[in-house]
Amino acid sequence: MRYGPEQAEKTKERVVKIAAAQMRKRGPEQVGVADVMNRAGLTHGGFYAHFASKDDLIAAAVHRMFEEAQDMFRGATEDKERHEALRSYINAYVSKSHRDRPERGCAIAALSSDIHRQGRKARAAYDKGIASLLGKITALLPEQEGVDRRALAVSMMAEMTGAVAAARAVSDTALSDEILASARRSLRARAGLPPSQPERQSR
Amino acid sequence: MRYGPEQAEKTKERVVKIAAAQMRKRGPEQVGVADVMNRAGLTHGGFYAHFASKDDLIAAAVHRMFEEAQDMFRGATEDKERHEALRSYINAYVSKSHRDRPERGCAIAALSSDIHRQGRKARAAYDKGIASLLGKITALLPEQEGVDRRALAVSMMAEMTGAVAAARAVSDTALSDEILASARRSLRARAGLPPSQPERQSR
DNA sequence: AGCATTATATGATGTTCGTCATATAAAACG
DNA sequence: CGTTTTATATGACGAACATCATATAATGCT
Repeated sequence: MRYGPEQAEKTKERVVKIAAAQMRKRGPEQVGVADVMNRAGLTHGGFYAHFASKDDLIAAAVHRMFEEAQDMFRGATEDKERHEALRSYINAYVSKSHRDRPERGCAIAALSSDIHRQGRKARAAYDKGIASLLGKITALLPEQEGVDRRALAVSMMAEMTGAVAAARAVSDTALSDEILASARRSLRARAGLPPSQPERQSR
Repeated sequence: MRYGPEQAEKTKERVVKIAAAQMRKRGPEQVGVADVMNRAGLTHGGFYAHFASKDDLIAAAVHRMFEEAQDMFRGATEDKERHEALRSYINAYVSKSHRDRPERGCAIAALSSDIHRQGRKARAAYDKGIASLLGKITALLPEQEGVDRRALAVSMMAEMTGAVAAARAVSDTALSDEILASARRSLRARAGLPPSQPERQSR
C-alpha cells in the first residue's frame, strides 16, 4: 500500500469516476460505498481517507458528471458553425446511444428525479451544471426578432432532458424510439434549423 | 383483529395509497415496507398477506399514481372547450404547486429516473399510463395543416415532464421559477393558444 | 356454542448499509 | 538506517432492509 505521494489523488479520481458512472446508471442511493471501492480494486474501509461521507462522494460524482458533459458538448460543437453545432448537439443528445448509455450521459437526464433528495453540495453542483449548459445553448441559438433566446434555451433543455428520461423510462421500444424521434424533429425546428435534412439516424 | 371480510380490501387500498405518495416523494427504493405499513397504522409482518413482494407493491403504487393523474387531468379539462382545456392542463401541470407537491403529482415527472430500475410489472403500468396521457393530449390539440398532432403531443409531454423534473431538481428558487415560466409560455404557444392572456400565476 | 377462516402481530433470519477504530506496510525524510 | 507519515486493509458496530414462520384473536358459519 501507498505507491507514491500523488497515488492517493489518482485513486480518488478513479473512485469518483466509477461512482459517477454507477450513480447515473443505478441512482446515487442504490450505489454502495463498498461497491464503488471494490470496483476500484480497493476495500471499503479506506473510503474515509478520501471522503468525509457518502454525501461528499455524491457531490464529487455530480461535479464530475458535468465535467464529462462539457466534453460531450465540446466534442459535438467545436470547429462547427453555429447552426451545424446546434444540430449536432441536439442529434447527439436526443439519440438512442445517449438513451442506452446513461452511465456515460448527461447528469440532468440521469438524475432528474434523484437529485432533489440529495445533500446541499450535490445540489449546488447540479445547479451550476444546469446554469452552465443553459448559457451554452443560449449562445448557440440564432438571434431572431421576437425571440427570447434564453427562454427558448430553457424550454429546449426541458424538452431534451425530458425526452431522454422518458425514452429510458418506457419499456416499449417502439414508443421509446418514437419519443426520441418526435423530440428531435421538434427541437430542430424550434432552434430555427432547416427542417428536412437527410434525417440521419444518430446511433 | 379482523374487523370484517372486506376490511382487508380497504387496508390494501390504504397501503397502496400511502406507498404511491411516499414513492413519488422519496423514490421507490427509499421507501421501506415497514415504513409504509407503520404509516397505515399496521406492523410490517402483515405485509405479505397483501402483496407477494415489494416489487408487487411498487407496481400497484405506479398503477394508482396514474389513476390519480387521470383525476387531475379530468379536473383540469372537463366541461371546457378544447382550447381552454388545454390551457388549463398546461397551467396546472407546469406550476409551482405541482413542483412543490410531488407526492400528489404526476408519476412521469416524479419517477422519471427511477422507473427504469424497477420490475416488469411496474414498468408495464408506467408504459400504459404514458400511452394513455399521450392519447389525451393528442385529442386536445387543434388540427392544423402540416402539423402532426401525435408528434406534437409527444414533444410537449417531454417538455412538460422535463420542466417539472428540472424545476424540482434545481435548488436555486429563481432558476426553478424561470424554468417553469419559460416552459409554460413555450407550451402554450406550441399548442396554438393565443399568446398574451393576462399571464395568470398558477399557484 | 364451537370450529374454521383469516387479518394482523410478533419476532427472527440473513443481508446490506454507512461509519469508524485500528492495523499494516510502504514511502519520504532525517 | 530509523522514524514518521500516510494510503490502504481488516474487522466490527448498529441500523435498516426484505422476507417469512408462527402466533393471536376476531369473524362468519354450522
